[in-house]
Amino acid sequence: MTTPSKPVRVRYAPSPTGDFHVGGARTALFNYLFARHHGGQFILRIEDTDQKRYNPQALTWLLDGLRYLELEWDEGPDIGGDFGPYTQTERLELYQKYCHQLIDEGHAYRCFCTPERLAQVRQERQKQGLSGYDRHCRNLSAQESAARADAGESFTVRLKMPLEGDITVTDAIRGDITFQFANLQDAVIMKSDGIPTYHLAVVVDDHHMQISHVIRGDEWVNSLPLHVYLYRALGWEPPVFAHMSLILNPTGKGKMSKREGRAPDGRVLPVFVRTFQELGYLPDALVNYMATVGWSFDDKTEIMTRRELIERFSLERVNTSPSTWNYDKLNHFNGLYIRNLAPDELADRLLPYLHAAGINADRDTIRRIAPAIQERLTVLTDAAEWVDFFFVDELPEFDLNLLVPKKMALADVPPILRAARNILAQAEFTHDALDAALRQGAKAAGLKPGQMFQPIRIAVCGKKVAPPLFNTLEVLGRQTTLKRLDSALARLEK
RNA sequence: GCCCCCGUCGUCUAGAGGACUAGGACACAGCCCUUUCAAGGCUGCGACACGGGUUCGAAUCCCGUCGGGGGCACCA
Repeated sequence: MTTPSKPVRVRYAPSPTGDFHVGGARTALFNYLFARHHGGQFILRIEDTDQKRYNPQALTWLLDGLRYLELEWDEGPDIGGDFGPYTQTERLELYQKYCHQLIDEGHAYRCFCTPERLAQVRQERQKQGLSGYDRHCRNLSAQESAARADAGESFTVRLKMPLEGDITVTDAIRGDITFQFANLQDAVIMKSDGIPTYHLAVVVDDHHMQISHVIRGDEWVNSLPLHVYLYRALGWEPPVFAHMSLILNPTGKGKMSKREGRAPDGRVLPVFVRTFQELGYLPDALVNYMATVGWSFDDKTEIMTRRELIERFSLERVNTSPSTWNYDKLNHFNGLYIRNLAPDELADRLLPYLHAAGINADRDTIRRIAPAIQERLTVLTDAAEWVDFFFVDELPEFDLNLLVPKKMALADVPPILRAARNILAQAEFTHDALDAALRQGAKAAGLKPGQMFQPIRIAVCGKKVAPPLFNTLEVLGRQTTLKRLDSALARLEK
């Protein structure tokens, strides 16, 4: 894309009503990438004009989520900026001012209809295949309107939309979109409590904050004519609009759920950024994956660093069709990113998750075992079950039958274990030495390597699926290893 | 019901009239490697929604049908 002539200023403007959803995160990401690509500003604005649905935790979830994803913003409610305040309820006077201006200039009118009447009208019109308001108050005289307002009658303010003709808006992603005014409503722009609706607030703020590009979800296309008309009525130049298609639910129908379901296998299907974090998705992996949902660079590149994403992002290559969230692919990305971590960094990242899982892990042990489990991890929380046995005094009781190698019987196990014990009592506890000694021992005992390794693994780890044996033994150390072998032998002798 | 958007493998996508025998990735299957589990390598399976046009030629342009999504609040 050619660099826009005006300075690029984009915003992510969520409403603090609930948890921070990946759909929103993706919108934030695309705005962020666009801003960084053009060397512009990424602004955070809180659209809290809905007092009823306000959720005090939402802002924390949002800010924490953006920080976790490392989508740093240049201006926002917490850090301020030259165009603040960045919370809409702190800007009410501004909206009032323009609302009055619109009424005075005949672009908007007071509507005294009660919610009851509106509900009734809506119902009646629905039967006729029409929707919305019947414009009952549209032609009240200025005098009557003012008088009733002065008398204290409750009212909302509606935009006086043209009754005929059409309006064409150019969307940077979709191209031209045309709407017939005849199909549009006289939308409420100011509620009876003096708080504007989204439509007025968004236009006023985007203009005052000098937003150059509005990149938002597809659910807003239908209010495009309303917004553009508002810009006209206010005498302002509208920003460039770009509507990105939504993310669809992997299970079932419709846009991606606001609730976290479960896969048929019982696995959690996260939809909140917080949950992705809790499960141990790496921010870079999530960001990379999210960028590929609805955007592509070329026909084969999908693994990209943040820097590359920024370099390569463009609105032109944003897809117009909705796409389904693919957990398998995200997991694949995450595994890839985990495998690319340096062992030290992996250890650092793993530690808090292990502690959260109740494992009394120390940095040094984790650092030593990290390379062995690295390629086995899909998400960071997977590590717990790979390493828990390193950090217990006594192994939880396991099924003794697990000790039995393929095509052998329980009675065959004690001699194998005793042979292993003899070897391990003397062997040097390093990966290669253990490898050599145990292989040789197996051969001497007339066993295949696996037939010797399996019982040792079970005796020492208490489970069938575990990190590679020699790494495990090396980290565990001779003392613990022998102790666990003895303990298994003791149980077998009972 | 009305309005808007969209329609390439199961999924994410490449493709902007001839370069398409339609490319890549995930998933799936098989094989190789292998001390469990992974990871990795190789191979395979698999799509232009349908019907009409336009054109010498259409996945690409137009129309219709069907399908999917979104919207029609004093919510955003």
